[in-house]
Amino acid sequence: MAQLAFLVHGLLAGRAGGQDLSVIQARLLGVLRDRTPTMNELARLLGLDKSSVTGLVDRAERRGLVTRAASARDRRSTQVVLTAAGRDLVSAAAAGFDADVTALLAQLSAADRDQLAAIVSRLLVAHAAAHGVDLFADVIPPGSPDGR
Amino acid sequence: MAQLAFLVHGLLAGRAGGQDLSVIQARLLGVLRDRTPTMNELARLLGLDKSSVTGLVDRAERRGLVTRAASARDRRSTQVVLTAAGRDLVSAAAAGFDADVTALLAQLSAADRDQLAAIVSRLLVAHAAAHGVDLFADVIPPGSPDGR
DNA sequence: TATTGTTATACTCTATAACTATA
DNA sequence: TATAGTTATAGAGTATAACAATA
Repeated sequence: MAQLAFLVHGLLAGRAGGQDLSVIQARLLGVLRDRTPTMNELARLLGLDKSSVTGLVDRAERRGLVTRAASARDRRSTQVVLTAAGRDLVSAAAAGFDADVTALLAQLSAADRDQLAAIVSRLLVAHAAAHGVDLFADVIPPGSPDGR
Repeated sequence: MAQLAFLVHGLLAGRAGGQDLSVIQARLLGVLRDRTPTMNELARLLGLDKSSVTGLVDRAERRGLVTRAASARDRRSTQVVLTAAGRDLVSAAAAGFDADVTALLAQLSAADRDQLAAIVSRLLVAHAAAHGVDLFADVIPPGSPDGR
C-alpha cells in the first residue's frame, strides 16, 4: 500500500512539476478550480496556518496564477481567485495526471481494474464513515474531481 | 486512487511526525535500516542531489539518529550508519504505520482485503516490469519491508 | 582528469508570534 | 474584544555552482 501511495504521489508530483508547480501549489490551484475562498478558508482547506497561505498565495500571485479580490461583505477578508493562466496550468497538470493513472491501470485486466475501483471505493467510504464525515470532500487533490 | 494515495501518505506522515520526523527523514532512516550506504548512494536511493543529502544527514546526525563513518576502501567516501536511537525511532514509526494500514484494511471484508492485496501486487509488478527493473526494491518507504 | 563530499547561496514551504485593520 | 490577514523571524528541505581532497 505504501509503495502504491508513493507511486501515485510521484505521478502527481511529476505532472505538477511539469508545469513548474510544487504539489502544494498544484493543490492550491486545484482547490480554486471550483471555489473562491477567503485566505482563512484556504488555510482550513489546505490544512495550513494562515501565514503559510499568505506566502503560498503571494508566490502564485507573483506568477499570475491567482489574484486577490476584496470581499464585499467583510472588509477584513480577501478572496482568492484563479486566473485564466492558473486555470490552464492546473488543467494541464490534471489531464496529465489522469492520463498517468489511466496508463497505470491499463496494465491490469479489465476485471482487475473494476474490482480495484470497487474495493478502493468501499475502502474510502468506510474510512470516511469511521472518521468525520466529508473528510475528503474538501481536500480533493488536483486531477481527481471524479475520485479517479 | 489519488484519494487513497493521499490517505496512506497522510498515515505515514502522521506516524513519522509522532516521532518528530518529516517524511524525508523517516525515509532516510528507513533506507538505513538494512544498509550503510555512502552519501552518493544515499542521494541515488532517495532521489536527491548530493548537497541535499549533506543537509539531511547533518540534521539527523545532530539529533543522534545517524553517524558518519569513514569508508575503508575509498578515503573520499563517507558511510552513513543508523544509531541505536535512530533504529528505535524508525521502528516505532514503522510499527505505528503498519498498525494504521492494518486498521484501515480491517474495514474491508476478508475477501476484499485478499483481492486488494493481490491486485495491488500485480499492479506494482507490472509497473516495475514496464519501467526499469527494481524501481522499488531500493525505495521502500519505512514501515513496508513486506510491501504492505 | 574524474569523483566524493561539503560549502555558499537562493528559493520554497512551514510555523509561531506580533502587528494592523476591521468587526 | 475578537477575527482576518500580513509581517518578522526561524528552520527544514531542495537545487545549482564552486570548491577541496582523493582517486
